[in-house]
Amino acid sequence: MGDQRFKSSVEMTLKVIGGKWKLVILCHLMDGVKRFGELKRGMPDITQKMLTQQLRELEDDGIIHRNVFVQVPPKVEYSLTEYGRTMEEVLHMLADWGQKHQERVEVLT
Amino acid sequence: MGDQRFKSSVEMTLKVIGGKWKLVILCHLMDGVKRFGELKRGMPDITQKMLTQQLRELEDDGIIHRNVFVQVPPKVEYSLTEYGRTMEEVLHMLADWGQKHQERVEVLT
DNA sequence: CTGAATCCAGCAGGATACTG
DNA sequence: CAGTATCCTGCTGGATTCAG
Repeated sequence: MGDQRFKSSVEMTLKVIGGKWKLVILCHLMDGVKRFGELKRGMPDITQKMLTQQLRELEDDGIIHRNVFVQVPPKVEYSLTEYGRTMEEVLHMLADWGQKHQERVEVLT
Repeated sequence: MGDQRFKSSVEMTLKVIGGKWKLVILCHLMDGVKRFGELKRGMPDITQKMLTQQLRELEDDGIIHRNVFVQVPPKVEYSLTEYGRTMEEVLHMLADWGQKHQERVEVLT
């Protein structure tokens, strides 16, 4: 398990989803197509800049799709690509572990 | 899935394993008990400071156990706690996804 | 051998203002 | 509405030195 192949695979994943907001964004998009403003409202603490930036990176990695409607006012929809949906089980596992960890922390204090 | 509980669970997990070296360290410890020097040799790019720091954080989160042998020269062994071993399946899933992603990237270029 | 203590650089990320 | 464009801050992480 400590072999190079395994380690770099794990690091690879973290590079894709390791951004401060990436996972949270993915959580939202798992629920379906979302407009920029919807995402922003769902994450009050993220700045516009960061949201845009992280969305771009996810797009570059092929995780999400960006659909621009050429109209006024502008409208941009974000959705998971088929590939992006392969993150779903990963996300669930991370959430499961995190929840158990949360409970554990609460018990210990 | 975009609900608050789910999101914060995911974030919780990332806080525990999101450090730059945490996952790599865990990979090594999955193989069994390791001394500080062994870990260092297995990760030539990490600095002493970072290794110590990240090990402390993992220890504080109850993921790993630190066993100090009071002797000269010093000897310190690190191992996963039982709790830490619950990260194993998470790690495997991250590695699986990362490997597939790696292959995908190679195909696309 | 393991690790504490400094000092420091780089960059991720935040605040704000402006635009098609 | 959905972005750019700046500017700036803070913290993560790196280099180096000292210590038990």
